[in-house]
This record gives sequence, structure tokens and C-alpha cells, in this order.
Amino acid sequence: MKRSKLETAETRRRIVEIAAGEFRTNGIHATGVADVMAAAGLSHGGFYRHFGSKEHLVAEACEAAIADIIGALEAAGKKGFKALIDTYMSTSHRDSPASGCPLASMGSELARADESTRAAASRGFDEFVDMLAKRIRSSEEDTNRSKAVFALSAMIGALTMSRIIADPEASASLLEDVRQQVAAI
Amino acid sequence: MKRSKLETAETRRRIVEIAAGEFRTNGIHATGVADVMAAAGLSHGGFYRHFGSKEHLVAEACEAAIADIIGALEAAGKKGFKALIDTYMSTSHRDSPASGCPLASMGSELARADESTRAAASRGFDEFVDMLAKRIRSSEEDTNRSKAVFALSAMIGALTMSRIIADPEASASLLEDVRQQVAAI
DNA sequence: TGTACATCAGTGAACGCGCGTTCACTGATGTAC
DNA sequence: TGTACATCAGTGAACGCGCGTTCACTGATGTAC
Repeated sequence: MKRSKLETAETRRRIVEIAAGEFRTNGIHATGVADVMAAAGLSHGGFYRHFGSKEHLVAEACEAAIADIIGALEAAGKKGFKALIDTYMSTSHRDSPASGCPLASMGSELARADESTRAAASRGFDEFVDMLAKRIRSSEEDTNRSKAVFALSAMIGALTMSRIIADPEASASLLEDVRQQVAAI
Repeated sequence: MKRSKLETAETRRRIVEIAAGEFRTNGIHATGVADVMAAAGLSHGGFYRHFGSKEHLVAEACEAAIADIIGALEAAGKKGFKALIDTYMSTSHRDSPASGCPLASMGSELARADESTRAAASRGFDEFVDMLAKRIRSSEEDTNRSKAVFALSAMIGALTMSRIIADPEASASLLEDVRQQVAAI
């Protein structure tokens, strides 16, 4: 049966939100349209009333995921650059991919995603870099941005690796190791 | 028809080699057993004479891929740490995932792979770090290893991001930016 | 060394299954008068 | 404001397709005598 405009918009928003979590947890390829719809309490058939294809959802979910993590880190980052880096490089971030950084949890899949998804991820990376650069104190603005790019690259790489390494101690010490060196940038 | 032991071993080796390229190019999930076998000039049915499951092949292919890149970089690295970093952070590495670093091309998929695949990737990471650490000159050995972990994390993150960013200039300048800062470690 | 036979690498059809997507249908919403 | 009707969100069955895996079969290899 037809729903009100408000309900429809809310349903669509919920699908994107849930997809953003599922894609980050299980990967883009391994998460089906039916999985997302079921998690949203809907049957899969209605999906195409909201999105033209799975790829369209992937692009929107990626954008939403980036907004998530940037929002969370901006809150943590009010206490400064170090607090922000501590949050990103924590074992709790490592263990909660569903609400974490999509550049780490879907990185290699994003590299093969369609144009609009990659564009969303690229914009997200830029925003993230800007946010970091603002919190770095050094001589020139150009330098700040370069340092932020370096810091974020290292954090994305380290978080990804920390999820590959099965041994919890080795994984935590990798995070801690890189965290210290990023904080020293 | 039955093949000689030599032929059988060579076929198996070829399947792993081809899989290592396909997984890095198209991703683990997106590459089917039949794809790999077809690329090896074989029908898919024979796959299970060589491997117990796709997951077993993934683990071996991951191991082979790591050996590939470490071998290639050790050759480049004879000219020193900087030459090694230049090779890893090059646009030609970015554009040739089939023979490149599997930690970058399959990173987020490896984080969800089975135990033996993750173990292979973890061992590969350690070997890679050792190789880098050997080429870093600084006060203590512990520091060298920490610096190598940091450098490799940054390179994996940057290479992954360089493949997500669609604009070739922005992608190349990200690589160059991080390359310089890794070289300065 | 020669022969008879068991082994098994590779083929190609088939298995059940889940994927993304489509579609006829339902009935509440929103609109035109 | 009230009524008649078009719209469309959501359902659930169905579509073709490709996946990982299995299996009966073929015939050269390798072994036992």
C-alpha cells in the first residue's frame, strides 16, 4: 500500500543507513540487496521504488558512511588532534567496522566501484584531510594539508592491517605503534 | 586423462599464479573459480583435483602474491630504501594491481578472509616490514622496525586511496606527497 | 624389460543456491473537481 | 469540505544468471609382477 511522503523519505533514509553498516561490516560484494532490505524490515521487492540499482545504493551508503565517521571524529577531535587520532586508531574502532571509516573497511572494493561511488569516497577523503589539516599546527597551510594526507593514509593502512592480523596483541601493537608516529606528525 | 607428476605440479603452480593476478585485479569475491580455470586454459571441473575449496586457493594465491611483490621490491631495493619506496609509490604500481601489493589491492577483503588466508597475509606483512627495516638507518633496531611498520601502513593506505581517486592528477599527487614523507622517515 | 591394471588429471554436464532485477497486485495516500 | 480517482510504496513470486561444488567418464601415467 502507498505510504505518506514522510514515511517514504524515512524508509529510504533507513535503507541507506542500514546499508552503510552492512557494506562496512561484510563488504559490498558480500552484502545483497535482499540482506539490506531484510535488515530494514522490508521485503526485497520494494528496493527499486527507492533506488535505480544496487550501485546507486552503494554510492549513497558510502557517502553516508563517510559523513558518519567524520561526524564522530569531529566530536572526538574537539579535544584536539591527538584525541582524534586516538579515536581512529583505537581497538574499538577496529572492532566496530559498522560505524567506522569506510575507506578502511571497504578500501579495496571502493577502488573497483563505479564512478559515482569513487567520487563520493574521494570527496570524503578530501573532507577528512581538511578536518585533520585544521588541527595540525605548523608553518604553512600547504604543509598542513600534506601532513594530513600522510597521516590519513597511514591510519587507513594501519586500521586495514589491524583487521587482517588475527593475533589480538600483534594487531593492537601495530595500531599503537602507528598511532604514536601519526601523533608525532 | 591422467597427467605426469611434473605436468600436474606445473598446472597447479600455474593456477595459483593466475589466481594471484585475478584476485588482485578484480577482487576475491568477484573472481570465480571458473574464471581462474578458464584463464589457465582449463575447464572448471578439474579445480578440485588440486584444491579442497576456493578458500584454499585464496590462501595460496595470497601467499604467492606477497612473494611476488617482495621479490620485485627486493630487486628494486638494491639501490636502497628510497628506490624501494619510489617503486611502491609509483603510478605504474598503481596501474598494475595484477603484479602489485596484495595488501593494497585486496586489503579490505583480506580482513574478512578465513584464518589461513589472514595468516598468510600477516606473515607477508611481517616479511615486508623486515625487508624495509633492514634498509632504514637509525639508532636502534626497535625503532627501525617501528618506522618500517609506519612506512608500510602509509604506503598501503596511499596506494589504496590512489586507486579510488578517479582524477589522475589528484591520484598521482597523493602518491607523490606520501612518497616524499615516507622517504623522509 | 614387458605386460596388466590401478590411479587420477582433466572434461563437461549437472547440483542447489543466492544474486540483482522485474512484475502483477494491494490498498492507503494525495490530488482534481 | 467532500468525493472520485490516479498514484505509488511495499509485497511476494518469478526471471535469468553465475556461483561453488559434485560426479560419471576418459584415457594416459605409473606401478606391481
